[in-house]
Amino acid sequence: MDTINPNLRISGPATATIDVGDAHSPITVIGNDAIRQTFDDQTIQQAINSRLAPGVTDVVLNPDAHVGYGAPVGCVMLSPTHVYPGPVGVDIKCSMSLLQTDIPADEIVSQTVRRKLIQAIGKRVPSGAGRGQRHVPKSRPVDGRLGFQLTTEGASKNVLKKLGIPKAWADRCEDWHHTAPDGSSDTLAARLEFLGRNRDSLDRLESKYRQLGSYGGGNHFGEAEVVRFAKDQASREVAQSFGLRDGHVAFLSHCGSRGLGHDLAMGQFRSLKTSFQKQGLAFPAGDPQLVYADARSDEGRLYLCDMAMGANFATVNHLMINQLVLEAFREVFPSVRGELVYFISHNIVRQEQVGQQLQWVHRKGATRAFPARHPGLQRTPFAETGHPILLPGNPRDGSSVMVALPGAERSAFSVNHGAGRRMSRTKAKKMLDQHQIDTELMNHDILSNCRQYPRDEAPDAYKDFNQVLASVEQAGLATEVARLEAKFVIKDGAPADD
DNA sequence: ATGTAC
Repeated sequence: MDTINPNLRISGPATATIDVGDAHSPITVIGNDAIRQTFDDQTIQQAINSRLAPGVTDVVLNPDAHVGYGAPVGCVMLSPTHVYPGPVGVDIKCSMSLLQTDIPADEIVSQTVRRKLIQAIGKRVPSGAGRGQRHVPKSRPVDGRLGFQLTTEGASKNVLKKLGIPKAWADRCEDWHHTAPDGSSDTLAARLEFLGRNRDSLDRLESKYRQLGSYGGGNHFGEAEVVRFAKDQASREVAQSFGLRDGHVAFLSHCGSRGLGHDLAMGQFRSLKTSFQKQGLAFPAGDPQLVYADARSDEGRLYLCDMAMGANFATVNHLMINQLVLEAFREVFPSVRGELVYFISHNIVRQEQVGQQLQWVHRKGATRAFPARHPGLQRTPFAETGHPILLPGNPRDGSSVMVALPGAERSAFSVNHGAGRRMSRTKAKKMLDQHQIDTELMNHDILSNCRQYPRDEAPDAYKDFNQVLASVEQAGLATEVARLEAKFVIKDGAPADD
């Protein structure tokens, strides 16, 4: 038996199911033989707990799945009625973005040029827990008023204008803004005023606004890439239509809603947990991380308001980072042009039509994957092709841009969000050799802003990205249109001294 | 993920 779970049954190429009893449809598992070996008992147990939780009608486990908060990171949870804040997580709307420049790969062969770019980015975009605008000399200052506006409006024309971000980039966002469930930004404004009702809470909010345009710690990163189109003509045409440029430099970012999203999420976990205890309600599978609310209840709507505000901050944060990175490139290449290819989340709950039902689709470390002519893409630049799917792998093996196939319906129009952790951070720090990691990156000609690359973020701390991608393609969910080859990485870690 | 916690 090649799997630890006796109830796991192969149901197609790189696709399996886990039965959870006759009353429920089984869990869908995406992963080939190699990938199915990577799911540990706790991950499977979390998938089962999520599947059996109240109001949940479907769960998909993706190839990058590993243990998470309540539900596995790398899963999709569907409910027509309920929202689950835990699975959305503390980093509300953690996302990927890709900025395409017109710089040919040849121009960044020189390590000196790349060092200059790393420094120019470092002057504008801070990274690491707690870090914000005061930590860098060339940030874009955000006062309380603008912070309030962008948190309630998202990437509105006014917000983008005030921040010097091209307004066309809003069209390249999966969602350029998020509102309250009643469709209003004013409802969010009222909620945010309430959250900042006293001096202390207002100070705290304003300190979070000042993190706009920054990376966090952990797996957040920025990476300069060389774009390599796939070989087949159809994929090349899709890549071209996305605005990608073969053999040119692009910049990939992974970041979320920083301290603001964290505070909003934690606030919700706390109050929902208290409310469960007061009512004597049992947590699903006894796990407080699986607290939930009916989406139409007061509590559910309040959660969706706070999530929307975290998501708005995350959206503008990403766009700000991209503009600051473009300005950094301009310091080294004065005539550079850059355009946002796409911005897409992997930690969010959205209401979507799935089959016959309108569902709350919780993507926890999962990426939306709408193929060509999906109704959700009407009036977007991607209606006829499907939208770009941005998948970070690791610096050594590369990252990927994919596009969904009609088969994505079997995974609730979702794919993985990256490679997925193979080792815990503690295990990686213990097991992986610092010198080996740094030497390997050097041998691949990959530079970094860190003197020592964080061991718990090393390529070998993650699953085999090629097997993850192979699983997605074998299952018929999506196909690769371009590979991204890392040339330098910006991460939170010991800074290089030169 | 997060100036690490009810």
